[in-house]
Amino acid sequence: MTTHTPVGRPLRPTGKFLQEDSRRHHRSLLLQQLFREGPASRADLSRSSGLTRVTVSDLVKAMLAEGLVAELGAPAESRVGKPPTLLGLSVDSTHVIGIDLSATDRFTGAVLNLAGEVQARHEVSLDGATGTAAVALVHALATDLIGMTERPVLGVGVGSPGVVDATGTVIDAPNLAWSGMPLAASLAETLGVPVFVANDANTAVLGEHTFGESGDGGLLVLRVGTGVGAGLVLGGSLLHGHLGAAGEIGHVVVDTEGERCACSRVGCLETVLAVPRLRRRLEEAGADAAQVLTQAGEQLGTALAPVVGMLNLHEIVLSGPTELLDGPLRDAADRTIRARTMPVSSEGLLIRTSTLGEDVVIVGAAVLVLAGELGVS
Amino acid sequence: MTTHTPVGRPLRPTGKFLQEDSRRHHRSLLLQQLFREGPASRADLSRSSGLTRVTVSDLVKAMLAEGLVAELGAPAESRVGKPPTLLGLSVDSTHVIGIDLSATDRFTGAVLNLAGEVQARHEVSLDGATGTAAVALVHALATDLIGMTERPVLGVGVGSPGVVDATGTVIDAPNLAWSGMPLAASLAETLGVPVFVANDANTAVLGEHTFGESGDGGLLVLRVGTGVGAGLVLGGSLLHGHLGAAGEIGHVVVDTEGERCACSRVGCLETVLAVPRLRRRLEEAGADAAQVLTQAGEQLGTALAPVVGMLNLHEIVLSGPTELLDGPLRDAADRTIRARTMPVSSEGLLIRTSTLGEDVVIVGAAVLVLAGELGVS
DNA sequence: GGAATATGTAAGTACGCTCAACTAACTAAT
DNA sequence: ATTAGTTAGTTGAGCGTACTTACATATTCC
Repeated sequence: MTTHTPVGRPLRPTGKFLQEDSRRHHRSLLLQQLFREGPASRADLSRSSGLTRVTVSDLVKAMLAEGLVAELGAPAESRVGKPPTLLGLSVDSTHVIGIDLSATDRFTGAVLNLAGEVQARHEVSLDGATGTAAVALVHALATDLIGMTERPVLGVGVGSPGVVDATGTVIDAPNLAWSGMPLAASLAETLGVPVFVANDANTAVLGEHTFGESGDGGLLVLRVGTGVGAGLVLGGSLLHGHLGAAGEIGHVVVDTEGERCACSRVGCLETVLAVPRLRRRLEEAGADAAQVLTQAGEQLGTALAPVVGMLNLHEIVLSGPTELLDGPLRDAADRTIRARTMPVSSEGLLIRTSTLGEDVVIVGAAVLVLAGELGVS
Repeated sequence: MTTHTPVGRPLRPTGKFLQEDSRRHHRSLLLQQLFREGPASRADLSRSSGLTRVTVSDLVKAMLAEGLVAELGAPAESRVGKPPTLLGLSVDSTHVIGIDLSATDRFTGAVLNLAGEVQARHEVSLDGATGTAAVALVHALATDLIGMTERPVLGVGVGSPGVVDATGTVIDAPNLAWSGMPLAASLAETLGVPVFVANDANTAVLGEHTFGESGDGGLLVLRVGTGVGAGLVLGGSLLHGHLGAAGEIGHVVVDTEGERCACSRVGCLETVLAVPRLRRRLEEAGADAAQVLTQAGEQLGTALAPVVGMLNLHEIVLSGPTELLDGPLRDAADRTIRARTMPVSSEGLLIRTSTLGEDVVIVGAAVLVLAGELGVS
């Protein structure tokens, strides 16, 4: 569940509940059940949602008419009483577009079904484009992707670098020379479908939360690439922060005697952890590679320990080149965090690498759409 | 808005919305408006809530009957059209009990009205009581306080040390020798009114959020006393954390070469910042007092910088002895945080000391009740 | 004094859900 | 084979909530 504002549909400014909202909420409840737990009968849905069988039947009737769910017949094994009719999410009834703008050299995207499975991929080369030229590339990529599916498109999700506000305006993305760029609004107008834009680390955490193997507690995804950023899901919803700048951990100083950073400070986490720096340092170290990774992990752990103590996180996922992250670095980070926090903070904590790999951002962008349009995540 | 479970009334396990919920929600919307912005007419409420005047009239009628709001007549200045009838919250229609268990030597409490104003105080001396003896003291204190007001009591809120779960059970509070103590349930049974229990730092942040001069972004309250703990309000609601242990920053290591802590680790934030340690170190330092405070502030800043970067907080409030916190210490923390985070993280950030003083926990405990019972905060 | 403007109420309507009662389809016991 | 018991899903009446429409009321502006 995100609090992102869908662009391309009217939004209610107040907190009032109409009956209509109630119905949409209950519909989401049923969809969520089918989405997470797989096929179920109307009676099952009634039990899990707390709604009466009558109401469930009515909601299901509407969703059957839409084609969003389908009847799958009776289950194999049979028990006492009339056998139920199983209902399942029609994962190909509509498709979703997910787009990742976080790579430095190209924009990638995919068509996904409602189960988050990639149906088709496409990408455009950036060739140094910035500003409106880069926006044009996003438009082209999105249009191409929509053309690649026969199915109706539920919406388009975009994971962009930089700070993105809740309306899908990119406040500031230095690499693309975007500043106050209303990306969601402009895409929605061109494409005629709902568009959601969020920071790439934020979409990554959504992807991991929904399609990774994660639990229900607080989840932090740390994206390690050219830069370092993080996304947080707390209490089931994405954290935005006061100015939409939550997760900006890359330029937190971790070593006052470290290297100078592009941001003009000394010893930012990025100077320790960003892939180019880490690779260079590994080369320099030669045989002492493990040592370098361990040290980086310790510094990461030092930066994360206060966050872990403060938020009582359940899971930290490292997303980036596995050969760098999934060894001494992760172990050192894990060890450091546990050494620096109370047992009550760290004992429920799991630190692992991403299960979604390269696609985290794309999949997460799709989740943005699923959550916004169907209330599913 | 907290997600605390009121004890003393049935709770709905599912996420379904009844019409009843809708009505309660809209009622809260109106109360919230009156609570935060002061008197308003039915027409004003209609505009701010988005509900029709008809619906507002109906809801107001019910609240008038309950005595929760009152008609205040027409406003002084008049404009075109029929003059409105102002409505105001009847801040003394019911009273609320707030209790603070965080002091080491006594339990304090107060009767407050709906505006959070203290009407009467009472306290009991702890005299080393722990376990069930301490629970008995809480019961006695609560009973006494309820007896001190003529008004009906909306509920009882308690700020307890230790880790408290969402049902008001104290999971672990070493100083009181409580472990898995169902405080809210036991109080609710004895007192016959709704009871809410939360960690003292959590109630403090609620108090500061609702009755302090704070904005709407993320708020962190750091309680500095015998120990050090924090509470967080993000997106308008209290953060609990995976196991209800959010805010446990006191035993995060900030100085690996520091003093040994009671928790067996070395250099926890508490060893630097807890009042007894700080006082002792100030005595030892003599004339170099400012130096000691500056250093403590720097270490605090070092611990908080990653949190600020990660959460993009709007406000950090230091709560504790002002003579220690509100000078070189705060300045150093402020400076250190800004030096160690990006401008985008820190420029919207305000670091200040508490405006509520000693009463933060008591007032926050009352907010727990207001939020839970009236949906107001 | 009449037009314009704004507040608040009354009556009727739409919608979403519930309850109670039903039909349908199966298993288990006699 | 018959009957009882169980579970699934549907039907129709009713209730609660908020909406729309229409109106009474009270004031300012001209």
